[in-house]
Amino acid sequence: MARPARVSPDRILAAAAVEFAAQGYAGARVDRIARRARVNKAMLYYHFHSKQGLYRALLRDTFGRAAERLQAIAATAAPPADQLDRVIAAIAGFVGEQQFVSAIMLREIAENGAHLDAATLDALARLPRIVGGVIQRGIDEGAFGPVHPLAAYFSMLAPMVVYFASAPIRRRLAARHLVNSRPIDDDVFIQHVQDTMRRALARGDGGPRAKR
Amino acid sequence: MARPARVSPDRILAAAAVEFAAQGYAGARVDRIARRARVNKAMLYYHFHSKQGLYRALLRDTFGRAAERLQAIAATAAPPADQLDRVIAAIAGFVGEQQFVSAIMLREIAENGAHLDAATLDALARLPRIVGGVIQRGIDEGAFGPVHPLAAYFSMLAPMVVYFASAPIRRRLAARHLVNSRPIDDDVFIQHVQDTMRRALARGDGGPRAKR
DNA sequence: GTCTATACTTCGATAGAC
DNA sequence: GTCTATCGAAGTATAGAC
Repeated sequence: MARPARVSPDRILAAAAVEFAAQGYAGARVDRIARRARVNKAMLYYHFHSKQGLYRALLRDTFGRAAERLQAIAATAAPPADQLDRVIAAIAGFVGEQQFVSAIMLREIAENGAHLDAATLDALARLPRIVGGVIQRGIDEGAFGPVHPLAAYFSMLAPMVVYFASAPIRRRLAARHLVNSRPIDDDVFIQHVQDTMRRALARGDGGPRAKR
Repeated sequence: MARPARVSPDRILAAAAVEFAAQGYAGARVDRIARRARVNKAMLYYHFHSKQGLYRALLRDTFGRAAERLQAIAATAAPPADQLDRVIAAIAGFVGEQQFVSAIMLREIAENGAHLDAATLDALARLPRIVGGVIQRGIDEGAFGPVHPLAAYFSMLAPMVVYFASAPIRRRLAARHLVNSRPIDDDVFIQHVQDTMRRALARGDGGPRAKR
């Protein structure tokens, strides 16, 4: 797992993750990334050619790894409902342990993938494809009701991403006593998403119809 | 409702909404905002003092109006479940008709409200407080099961915000045939969120327990 | 309230020695 | 592969006339 020949590129990528997540693409400063990675700025350009090149390398790497994890789950023979639980836990794990992922995802959605090339865009598109596939199979096998796979994807991914990305601002609001409700525990929240999705995907009418 | 004395400030705010949503705070260019508003750049500084001042004015205005709409719903005597449906429809309406709102929300979450002052932060915090109140009342009255109000808030807000903010990138992915599933209709999606929340908040165990 | 011209700063990127 | 020094572009903000 150790890649001793790539210490400085790896350190640069790690520093870039922190900077891009906190400041966004436009707000990120190449000098700060270099300083945080403890490499010279010229070294950064030597390895990644440009700020944009560094950004794309980071995103390809990040989303590619996420897609691999989900693919491994989707490839198992487990029942769709259990696969979904594991998909949710995997996304939570991925997003929760590397805080920068959620922030970068939200920013990239907000700016319409403006800084992404085709390869990076493709890595990003694998996520809804894999999860949508799991859901569609559950529908085909009769385990799930007739939901739109992409709608279900948003219903599970978005809360987790927003929840983890908002941790700092939630702490800030709590410190200023601007929220009244008690704080949430990460595990409780993940469980909540799993339960919500189980209910959302269950067959049957699920109670009274919603009104407009 | 017309404010004829403020044409140019209002035009500047409208132009700022477009620019900040598309480019983010750091990426937004004061020159572009002025040009889009068809006012001189000096005029912009005359009215808003600085880029940051303009940004804060925009966000106070936007989130303040959103909070008012939700407050009006929460103040009615309707059953909590119906209130929730209306809250979801109101958020969808607000976020769907003014596309910039969702993008700015996502960006602000990602950067931890770094550019917000206390007044703006307070306007933003009113949203979870109001929605959480509706949910808590539903729990107290026995209409909803024992969910965490803030968790439920994220489960309904995040999918809608991400869904509407991602419309451009979804179109881009669809054009490149990177997604296999059929496109979603906005109304279908809103209905999906309403149904999902009805089920999530219903009392009872809602089927088999989720596994890790 | 409105405009032109410009001061001042920051930042991405590179040249060129070692 | 690594460093110092620096160029040139872009961007926020203001001075000052009308």
